[in-house]
Amino acid sequence: MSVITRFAPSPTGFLHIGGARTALFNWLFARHHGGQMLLRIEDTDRARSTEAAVTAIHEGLHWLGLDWQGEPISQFTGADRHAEVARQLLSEGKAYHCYCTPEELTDMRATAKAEGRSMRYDGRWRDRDPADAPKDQAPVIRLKAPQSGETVIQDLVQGEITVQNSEMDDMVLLRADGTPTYMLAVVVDDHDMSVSHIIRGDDHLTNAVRQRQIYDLMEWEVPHFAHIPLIHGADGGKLSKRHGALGVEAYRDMGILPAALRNYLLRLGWSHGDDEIIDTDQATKWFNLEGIGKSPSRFDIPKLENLNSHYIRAMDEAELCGLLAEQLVLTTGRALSDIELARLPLAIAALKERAQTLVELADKAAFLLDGRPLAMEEKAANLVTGDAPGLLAKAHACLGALADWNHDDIAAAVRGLAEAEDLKLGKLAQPLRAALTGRNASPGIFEVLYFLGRQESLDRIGDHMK
RNA sequence: CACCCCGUAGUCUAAAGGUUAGGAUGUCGGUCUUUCACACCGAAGAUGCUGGGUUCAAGUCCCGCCGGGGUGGCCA
Repeated sequence: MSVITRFAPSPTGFLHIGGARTALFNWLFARHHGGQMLLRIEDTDRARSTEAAVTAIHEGLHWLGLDWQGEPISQFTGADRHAEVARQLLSEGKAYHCYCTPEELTDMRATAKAEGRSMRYDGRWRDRDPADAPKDQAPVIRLKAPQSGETVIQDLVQGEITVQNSEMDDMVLLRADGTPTYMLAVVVDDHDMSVSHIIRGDDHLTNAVRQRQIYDLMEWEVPHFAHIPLIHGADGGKLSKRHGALGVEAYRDMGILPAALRNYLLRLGWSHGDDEIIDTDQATKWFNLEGIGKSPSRFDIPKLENLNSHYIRAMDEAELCGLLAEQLVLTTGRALSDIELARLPLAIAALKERAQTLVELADKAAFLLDGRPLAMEEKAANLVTGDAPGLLAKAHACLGALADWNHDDIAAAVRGLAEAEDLKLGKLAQPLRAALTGRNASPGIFEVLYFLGRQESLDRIGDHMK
């Protein structure tokens, strides 16, 4: 049997970080087994579904590097098919019309709650004579669920889950307006799409038990379930706006690489012994449902950033330069000159060791852009006072005399000057660094001079000589 | 309130019922260096309960308690 998984988000916002992990697991599982992952948009709630959200989900998946087989399926367009199944159950006596009004149901719950009973539908229309049906009230169709015994699902992550049928009420299949509910639609679609493995958040765990009742009454084969634990916020509570970054695009904006986010999300809830750095090829080979833990996890940005720094360093340098250039355009709000662009490949090896995100990379690369006189950070400004201007003048002279502008000659000249002045290298390097970068921290000073080129270096030193 | 699920350092996790409970990240200290970073070395830090039971042996199995989460819609 071929493996078919599906990712089925509701289009009510961006691609949620938890949804992203669910998509990743479905994708990896399908690829591991040479199967396919389908995308189904659960848009049966017309009021809350938007086209913009569908686009955001596509873009989020695309950015994360996850793809799906075939065209995305709109659940809403299958409404007729869903209704057909509801009518079939009705004609077979496995479902029935219920004429309760919303107000009646609200009252029912209120009373039940007041009396300390659970707030379930009491089944008052289950066996009632159809002749009692009010003429002016459109009915819903409810499943005639078993009232005794128990319903069991074998979950590949959670194990065997058993719920007493007395704990469940007769769920609505078709609304009064003839549209299907989620419970009906998922079951029909998963069946019709031949989904073999349903991998989703464990907020659906109890739903799965109810869904099994529909599978059973339709006499359909029940797919394999794998309910994965949810991701919580840093405080252990439900992930919400309070925790900041909820959508994947927020991580893109933070300068996180898709490869790093995939690795982080993979390790959140899934493990393969002590392995931590697992690229996507390796993950595809290793991924299985057995490695998924049952306990919820918390999202931890520092660990994501650590992984991100790893992937930044491991990335092809030309590609990284491209991303750096994009990021610089974003932060400066202007295009880069050819001269500035040419400095990037020179400096990239030194810069990538120092950045955890692309945003940080761009920040550390800022000194490579033209813009004299340089804005001086406070600690840098303090480094070019006192003896510094005189020292910088000497540096300017000996660097200006260099026949060739290369790293070794620059190093020899600067070291030579420090020796001649009887100074430790740091005493000369720090004022130079401040003059050249406007900061007190940067890559090695010889490298900085080399990246900037002779003219720009001498000009910047000149700005602080006097 | 009912039902279902979960509980190993701050965080993510490893440990066929059997070494001194391992790794990662974070934190702190050190080495290196020209600053920062990288790298390397080192340290502190955990089985929710001074719970009950099974066993020669429990993080692991059973029960209780406590804590967290999910579900309980004509939302998905």
